[in-house]
Amino acid sequence: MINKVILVGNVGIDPEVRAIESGVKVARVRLATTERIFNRQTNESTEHTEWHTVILWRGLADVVDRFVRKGSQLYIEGSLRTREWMDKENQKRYTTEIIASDMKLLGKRSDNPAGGQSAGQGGYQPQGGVQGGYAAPASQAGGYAQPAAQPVQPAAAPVVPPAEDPDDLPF
Amino acid sequence: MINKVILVGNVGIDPEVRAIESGVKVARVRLATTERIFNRQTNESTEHTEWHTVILWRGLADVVDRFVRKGSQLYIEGSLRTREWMDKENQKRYTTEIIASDMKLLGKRSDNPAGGQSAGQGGYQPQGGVQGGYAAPASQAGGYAQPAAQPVQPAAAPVVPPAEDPDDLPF
Amino acid sequence: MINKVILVGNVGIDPEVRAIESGVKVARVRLATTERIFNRQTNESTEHTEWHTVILWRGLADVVDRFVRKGSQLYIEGSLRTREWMDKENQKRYTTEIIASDMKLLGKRSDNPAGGQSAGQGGYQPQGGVQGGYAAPASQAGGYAQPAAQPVQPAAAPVVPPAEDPDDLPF
Amino acid sequence: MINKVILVGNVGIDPEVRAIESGVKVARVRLATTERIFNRQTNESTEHTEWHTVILWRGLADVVDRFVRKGSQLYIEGSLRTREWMDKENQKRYTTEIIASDMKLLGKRSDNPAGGQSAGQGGYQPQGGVQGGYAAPASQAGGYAQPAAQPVQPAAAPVVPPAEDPDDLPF
DNA sequence: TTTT
DNA sequence: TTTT
Repeated sequence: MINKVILVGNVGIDPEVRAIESGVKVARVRLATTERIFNRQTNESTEHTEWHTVILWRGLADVVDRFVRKGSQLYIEGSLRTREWMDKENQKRYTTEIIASDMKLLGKRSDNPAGGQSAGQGGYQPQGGVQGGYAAPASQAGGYAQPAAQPVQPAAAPVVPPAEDPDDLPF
Repeated sequence: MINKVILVGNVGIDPEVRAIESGVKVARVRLATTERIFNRQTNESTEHTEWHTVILWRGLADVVDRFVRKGSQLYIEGSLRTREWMDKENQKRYTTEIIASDMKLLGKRSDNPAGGQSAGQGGYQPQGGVQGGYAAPASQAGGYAQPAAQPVQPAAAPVVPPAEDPDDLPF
Repeated sequence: MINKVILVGNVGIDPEVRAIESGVKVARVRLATTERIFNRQTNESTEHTEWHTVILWRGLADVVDRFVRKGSQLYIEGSLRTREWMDKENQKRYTTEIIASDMKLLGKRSDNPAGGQSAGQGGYQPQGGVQGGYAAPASQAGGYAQPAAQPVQPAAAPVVPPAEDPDDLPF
Repeated sequence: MINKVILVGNVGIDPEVRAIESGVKVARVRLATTERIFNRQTNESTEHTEWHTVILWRGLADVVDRFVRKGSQLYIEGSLRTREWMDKENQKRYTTEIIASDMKLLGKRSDNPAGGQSAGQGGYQPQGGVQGGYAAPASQAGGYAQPAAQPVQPAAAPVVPPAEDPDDLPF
């Protein structure tokens, strides 16, 4: 019914961005979330790093392609999906991934490893996340063919756009 | 950048559902979230109930209209919005509301006060939430004119629909 | 940095509840989240069910033991953890689980399969979730030895208890 | 039952940090969340900024005091609370605030306005959030009297610390 | 494999 | 009142 994941962490390695046959773009990001764990018994503090595999489609994959690099700090919202696959010994294996529905680049523009070279071409927009989903027109999703020349697409529709003036509720 | 609210609670009074001039439907729901607070000093347990005003547009308002009543248990996802208005003394006042982007009816079908009478007319679908937003075709949003005769619309697009087969990632 | 999962779904099979050598209780719950997916191209609606493995420790495991059964509807909050293990062929395998930090029983008391028989013994408390973590006194966590005779423990500390009167902020 | 807010945004003005009579520290932060709204009808993109008032107690207030300034980018998790108060005309007014249960400083160390001067004194720890609640020993919460000389306290207990080895589940 |  |  509800299957929601929220992550804030750092990218461990430069993302992989590909296109499937239909031309739709997809990205794979390895994200680390590190937490400090304080053991009350021993009064010691240890650290645990959890590694997540995040899959991003279409517009989100495009933003990954342009702006996300090893070290980038990201906010990710998505859902869990466990895929079944066959290994070389023909045995069933399972992999759990996060399918992203929203992504934001965190920190200042200058923090971003990819921020520099794309200036003046649409540029870096850490505040302008792009939401995935069918809402995005196909023309935006297929933008992988002309990567940096076009401006960054406007973000997808807001969460719940009021039909008219939000300050004009009939209550 | 991220403005997200998640609530699970009970509806305090039958919702108000209206349409604005354009015909777009909007609902207002008062939702209670009760938490048990345990005071470690006194070893006493008290209860606090927080009341939230949730605004739901279009398809979500329609589901409220059909299935939500006083006592309904709901999952709400949305964002905070503080509106400014003028009181009778012409003084600025502020009201904070949650603009819903997703809603789910919780519990069993038989729990729902409105579940009974609408059976056979499209019916109760506690598992099928409807997401708000521009993604919903206008024809669905304007469904308030012919309320119960049409089937419950299929839920809005999933969070991030892969372009093709989710099990056929190029990685 | 942030590793958060929120699930609302139904339990697929009666939970397993065990104790490890130290006597600490732990539960394993299989939870289904079903979503309706609407394909805009084909105008068809399909359904996808995702299965999650949720691990609950101490007080939460105790509540699972008493009140959660196949069919129960739950709210779960937790974090992702991927464990490494060796299969029979001595090959590395990975399993991703959700370590719960909060759980709530949803729906009405009468919805709950375990609600009936435990009445008068501490009883069902769908509104009183128990939060995990070291915050819970050991005496509560170890309560598995005297299961149903003691009352349900008061919920763990609230999220952020103000030191004094919440209505007496110095701002 | 569940009353949860998640925010990522920028601080609009230097926080106010006070102590109440008991000596407990409390902070008030004004946080902006800006979203880009794309109007599909007009094909125009506008921006909306929502301002939130976040209240942080004890250890979290202490971290605010040391590291948060106008411009800081923050992750906030908390719950909604609407307070009632009397204005000068003795009329009831309502104010909705977010009571924080977790906070993280986002971006790189060097992004943080307060990062510079406190180096070598316990210093900036953007990765080490501090969670609120009674779980924090009073000695940490009352640290406002000796502000910068003591090291930043270790973060509060992790979400759900397994009793023993997380890799030694009995399932 | 990131970050502090 | 922030940020882009």
